[in-house]
This record gives sequence, structure tokens and C-alpha cells, in this order.
Amino acid sequence: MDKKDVSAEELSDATSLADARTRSRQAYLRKREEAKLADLKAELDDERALFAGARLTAREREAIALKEQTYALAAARVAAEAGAAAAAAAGGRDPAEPGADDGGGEDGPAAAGGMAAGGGDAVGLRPFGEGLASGGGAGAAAAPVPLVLPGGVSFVADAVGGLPGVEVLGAAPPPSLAVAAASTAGPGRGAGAPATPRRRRSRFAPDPGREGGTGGGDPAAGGGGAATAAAVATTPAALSPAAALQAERDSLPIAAYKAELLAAVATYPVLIVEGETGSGKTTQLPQYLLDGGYRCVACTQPRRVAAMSVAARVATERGVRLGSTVGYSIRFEDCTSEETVIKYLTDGMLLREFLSVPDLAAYDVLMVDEAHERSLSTDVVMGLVKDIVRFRGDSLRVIIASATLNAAAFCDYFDGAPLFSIPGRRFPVDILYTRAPEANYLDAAAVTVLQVHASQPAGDILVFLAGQDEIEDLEAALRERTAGVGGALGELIIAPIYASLPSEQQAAIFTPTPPGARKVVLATNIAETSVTIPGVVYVIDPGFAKQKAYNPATGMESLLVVPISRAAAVQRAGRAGRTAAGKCFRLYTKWSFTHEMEAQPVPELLRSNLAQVVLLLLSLGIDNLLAFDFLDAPPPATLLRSLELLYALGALSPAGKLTKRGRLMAELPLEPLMAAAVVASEAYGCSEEVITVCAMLSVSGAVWYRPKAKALAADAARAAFSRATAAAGAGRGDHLALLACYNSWRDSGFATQWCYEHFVQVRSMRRARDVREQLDALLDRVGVARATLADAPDGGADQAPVLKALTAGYFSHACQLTKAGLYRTVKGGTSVHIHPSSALYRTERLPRYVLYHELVLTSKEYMRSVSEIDPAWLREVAPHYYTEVDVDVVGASAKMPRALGRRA
DNA sequence: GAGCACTGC
Repeated sequence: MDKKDVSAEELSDATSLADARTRSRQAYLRKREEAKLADLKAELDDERALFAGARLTAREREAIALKEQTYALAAARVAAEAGAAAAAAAGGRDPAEPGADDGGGEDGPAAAGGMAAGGGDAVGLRPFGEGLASGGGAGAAAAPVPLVLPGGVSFVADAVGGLPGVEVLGAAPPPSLAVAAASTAGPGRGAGAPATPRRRRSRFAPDPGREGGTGGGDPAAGGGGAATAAAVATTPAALSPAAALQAERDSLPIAAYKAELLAAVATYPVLIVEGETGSGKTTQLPQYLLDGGYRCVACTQPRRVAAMSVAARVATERGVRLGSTVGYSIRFEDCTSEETVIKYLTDGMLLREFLSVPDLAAYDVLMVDEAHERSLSTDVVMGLVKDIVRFRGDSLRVIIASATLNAAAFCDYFDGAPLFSIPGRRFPVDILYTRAPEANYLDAAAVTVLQVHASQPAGDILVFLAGQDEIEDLEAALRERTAGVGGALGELIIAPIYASLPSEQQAAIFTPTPPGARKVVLATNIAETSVTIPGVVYVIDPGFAKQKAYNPATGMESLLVVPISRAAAVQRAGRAGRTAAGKCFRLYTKWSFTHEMEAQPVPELLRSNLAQVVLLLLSLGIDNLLAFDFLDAPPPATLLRSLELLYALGALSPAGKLTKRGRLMAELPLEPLMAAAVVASEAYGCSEEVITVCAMLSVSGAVWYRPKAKALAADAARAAFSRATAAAGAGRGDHLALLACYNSWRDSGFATQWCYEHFVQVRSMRRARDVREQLDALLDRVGVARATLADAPDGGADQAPVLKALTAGYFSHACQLTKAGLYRTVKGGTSVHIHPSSALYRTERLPRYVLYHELVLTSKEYMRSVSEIDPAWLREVAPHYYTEVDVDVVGASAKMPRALGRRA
């Protein structure tokens, strides 16, 4: 522990230690800024004197403009901080939690504006495990104050557990580094604070709306913030883009730690870096590493758009063409070249790279970003990385970047790797809890929306809901309740967003709210990480989300509405503090938050079918999966089931070794069942058709567009595709309907208009085309000959071979009709039902045998995407799986009236 | 007569 600036008593009290450190850090940062400002001013004055009256070249004018600009920004920031400090010293609530947006950080290039009036950028230690911290003095003032809005839900204000204006350390690190970062950054040379630069600021008229990113003004940021926004807005005319970018880079919180970060990376093979959104770690750290002499840096992202937009941002900052020295690599799109030295890629993409280069020899540094999200791929990447760090030795450096909440877990996992903390920038968000649990959170949400609309200052509202149905219900409820209310309140614009909403309609959430109106965005979890909605000041959080669960015993996945974790609640609240100070209304009690909600969400790895992961690990030579060092070990039952499945598919030998077939399957970016079907398709002469079906299945669920208003027309359009195949007997069902749908779209020349006419989602179809093209390209590699039924003697009239090939992959998903008219899985005997969305739902003659793509548990166990098969195929494609006994079962059900299921 | 949270290869 660093004891330099705290007393012994303070050390004994963790909380006051944290406060003391925060205060001392703030004071230090202010002093440093002031010193920098003084230097800059001196330089500027010199040059002004030098060039007075001279004719300047454009370049010289540009250089001076840059300095003026930098000075104005710094001056505004220092003024804001000084004001904040004064207010804090006066004992009031600290007003200076401004900070600007992202400075080009985690959420893509749109965030470019960010010259912060960064108030309490602070680094400090917090008691282990306590996420509280009300940045500086901010939340401290909040002894619970009841806030009763007219007409219903009653809230209690409380900042604890919420987002402070500035997030500080959430965990006690191996102390050396974090403390070093806090206490030794920058020499702080120079002396003599400059005069308060108010005169300068007045030169800029507020000009909201351009790159400042603060939209319609910025009440919380005070003078400093407004001046900053205005200053940035006036930048482009005066300043070269490159110079402006450099100024922005220098203003990011991380900029102060460049030297320390490089030193830490040089010292430790694995470094954990924690920093909030807006700290600049994603964009700057790879650049620092390059400057520090590392030759090639890879940085993983959980999402495609993030990889793309961050790469674009960094390319701009470095003044290079995207795809040259800075590039990105995502599925369907490799925007890199020989000369690429900073590469952003999705973590799934990195997993594929492991297949060809198991030790990632091309990279000197690997940065795993957003590790706190614990996505399936991130977790697997971390497991593999931990493995290769050992034998890459000094030739590989690893950085795990995470939000502040659970970074300590990564330190433990990587054998006590040190933690480096970088402050972020955010506006404060007041957290309000309900006094008592709400009986109906949807009603409560509706009432709260109206309460906010009626009683709170301007600012858009974001409501987090579990799914499309809730969104539609709430939208209807809000329309109903606002119908009678006239213009007195101002218009309430309702904008839904969820992933399967067509993109044209998604765009509505980005249209600026007209003056006097208020927008309320009804969103699923998509707004938690994937989409950032500008202008949101109020977040309403009912505290639920849909979450996937997996039962290894039955192999069934289900989607259940569950309470969110505290980490997710904090993330949601943060969505209110991106452009101004905000409020978050939690529709649950504070007690529930602290006592009932889990700290972190269950990692995806623990609630997923791992067949594909297991196949990947096996093909990387990791044989003993039960001993593989996962951050959180998945249930052994899940691993064993995966192994059994892979064995049944012929990917594993009886000895548990990967077979040649298994190795080929691993090359395909498909779940193993599907990969097996593709590999088998060669034997049936229909690889073209099978990859089409696979491509369509992999976007399934999102293919058919069914607006409530035109539900009947949409159903009819969909039925038309299955009718084309209905006469064919075995084979009728959803798989061939998907094939027919795709081929019909292809024959239209991939026309968008065709999609509208047939109630098909364009986005999904394009994605299916991408997947299909990728699979087509991989066929050679997997050694599957391209063949199509169109070349068959009958010209492709008999499509049964397609289903037969699919059966060769999905044979374990076969079901038979029982006498009672229900379906049971042939193996296992689980009762299942045809999903109402299937073409086979309520058909006149139920097929005796069906094959399903997936099983989902909702109100019942439903088979989704179902087709009729001939039971003889089962013995044909999987004699090792279906024994004589099963054949007996087959025979038994033949007692059924032949007309019911038998094809001609 | 039910439903597709969100990613990713």
C-alpha cells in the first residue's frame, strides 16, 4: 500500500482511505492540468509575438489554430474542475462530474467529440468487492430523499450501488501497479496557475449539435462543459482534422498513463487493465504498444460493429487507410493486409485463427477487450490464451481489458496478474428505487414513463424490457393512456427497438426528438451493450431480461425471463449518463438490489450447449477437457454430453480421439450437427442444397416477418413455400420450405422488393446469402464435392436426398408419432410438440416420423423447424445409433393407420 | 394456437 498521502488512521478505515485518495487524486490532477495549461499559454504567447503581422502559410496557421484550440479546451476543463473543487470544499454536493462522452472509445466513431470537461477523474482504492463509490462527494449527499411523482409509483433516491459520476476502483489489486498509476503519473512540471480563462471561453457561442456530441445542451456540465462542446463544434474550420484528433487523444484519461502502461506490459506477461467506457483503452492502448516497440497487436471485441468502428477510428487517428497498418477481421470481411500491425477482430474470429496458427505466432501482444461481458467466445479465448502464454514466453504479452466491476476475478485466474486501473468519464446518474415491490412491472413501467414525462425536465426515456411481446404491450398501454392527454404535456414519441425489428424501423430511435416532445425508447437488452441511443437522460429498469438456459440432461435450451444481475443494473443505469447527468428509476427495491440480485450474470459458458466449443478444443489438441482451465468450469454433464454427441457423429473415435471427419467438421463454422450434415451431403449429391438449408437455419427465426396487422397475409406467404413441397411426402416441412424460399429469392436476383412481397426479412436473407457463400468456399477445404439435385435425372423433382443428408447430421433429433397423436423422441422418449410456427403444425395428416432442427422449452417442449422423414433413413445413416431395438419401435408404430403418415 | 434476449464463427 502506498502510504504517502494518507494517515495511519485513514489506512485503518477503508472508506475514508478511498475518499482521501479520491480527493488527493483530484487535487493532483487539477494541479497537473494547470501546469500544462501554463506551459501551453506561454508557448502560445511566444508564437503570437513571433508571428504578429507576418504572412503565414496555411500550415503555420493550422499549427497555431491547433494550439489555440488545445488551450481553450484545457482551460475550460481546468475551470470546471476548479469550480467543482470549490463546491466540494464548500461541503455541498459536488457538481463537477461532467466529463464528456467517449472520446472515440468503446462505442465507435460516433463518439468522436469527446473533449471532456472531465471533472473528478479519479483513481483510488475502494474496499474490495464494493461497487459503491459515489465519485468524489457526489452521491454522499444522498441521504434517502423520497421522490414522489404524481399518480403512482413511489421512489426513494439513493446513489449507492449506482453509477457515480466517475467510476473508481472496484477491487483491491495487487497494489503496486494500481497505486503507481494513481500516484506517479506525470511529473506535473511547471508552476503558477494561469488566470481563470473565462475571457477565452466567452469567445465561443454555444453551438450544440455538431461534434460536441452533447445534443441539446448539457445542463450538468456547467460552464466548462458547454464551452468545451462549443469549442469542439467550432473546431473543423480552424483546425486540421489530424491535429484535432491528436488533441482529442491527448485529452483521454488513459493518455496520462501511457508510460506506466508500457512499463507494466514490459514487466508482466499478463496484465489486467480495468477502465470504464470512455477511458480510451480500446483505441489508445494498441497504439501505445505500437509506439512502445511491439510489432503487431491484436485486440478482440465481442461484436462485429465494434471491431469495425474502432478500427476505423484508430486508422483515422493514425492517418492511415483502413486495412493498411490498421485493420479489422470479422466474419465475411477481412480488412487487413500484409502490413497490418494493429488488428481488431471479433473473439470468435480469433478462435478460428487458433485453428490455423495455434500459438498465434503473428502477434506480439494480444488484448482481450470487454472481458467482463464473459461471452462464450471470450471465455474460451482466455482459456486458450492462458495456455499459450506459458510456452510463448517473452514473445507474447497479454492484456485483459475489463470494466471495473469484476476485474479482480481475472487477476486470480491469471495467477495473480497485476491490475492497472484507468479512470473513465461519465455523467452522474441518480438511482431511484421503488419503496415497495411492484406487483406488475409492466404497469409500473407505464406509470413511471408517464410520471417522468409529466414531472421531469426535458430528456428522452429508455425502458428496458425482456422481449418483443413486452415491448408491444407497453407501447399499446402507453398509446392508450396518452390518447386523451392533449398538448399540455407535450408529445410522447414511442420508439421500440429489438434485434429482429426491421432496420428501417430500428432507425426511428435515432431521429432527434423535436423541441417540446419527449421520446421514450422501449428496448430489449440490445440497448444495454450493442446500441447506444443518444439523448437518453432517464432510464427505467424493471430488472428483468430473457436469458438462455441449457439442460444437458435433455439437451434442451430454454429462454426464460429472469432477474438481471447487479452488474447489468449498473450497466443499464449508465445508459442514462452518456450525454448529461441522468436518473435511473429501478422498479424494484434497494433491498432487492442488494440482497436478491446476483452480483454478476452467470457466464454464457455455463448455460450453453458446448458441442461446438468442445469440437474446437479437441481439434486444437486439447484432449482432457475436464481438466481444461476455464475461468468458470462448465458442468461436467455438459462436456460429457458434447463428447457423446461428437462420438455419435463420428467426429470422435471410440478412444476419444478426433477423427479425420471431426477435423473437417471443425473447419466449418457451424454447430456439429449441421457440420455433419454438410459433410454427409456429398454422398447424396446435394451439397448445394444442404448448405442453403444450413445457411437459412442459421438465421432461422429471423426469416419470416410477421407484423400483427398483416399476420394473415404473412402466414399465407409463408405457407406458399411449404405447399410447393407438400406433395412430396417424406421431406415436406420447414427445411425444404426454407430451401424454396432462398431459391425463390435467388431467382428474383436477390431482390429487396421480393422480400417485402413475400413477408421475408431482407436482413436475414442477406445474412443467409453471406453464410452460404462462406460455406460454399469452405466445401473444397472440407473435401466435399459441389453437387446439386438439379443435375439429377429427374431435374431435382425429388428433394428427399436433401432431407436424407440432414438426417445424417440430425439423426438424434428424430421423433415418432405415438398413438395418442403426440411425438416422442426416438431415443430417450421425451414428449415433444410441433411448434405452432411450423408448416407441419396442425396438418391434416401428421407425419409418422419427423426430424427437428432444435428443441425449445417455452410453455411446452417444442420442436422448431420440423420435417417429415422416412424412418428407414435412420437405420441407413446411423446404424450405430439406432439399434435393432429402435427398429422394433419403428415396427410397432407401423400399427398406425397407414394413411396417417405413410408416403406413397 | 405460440412466440425469437443478445452475440459470434
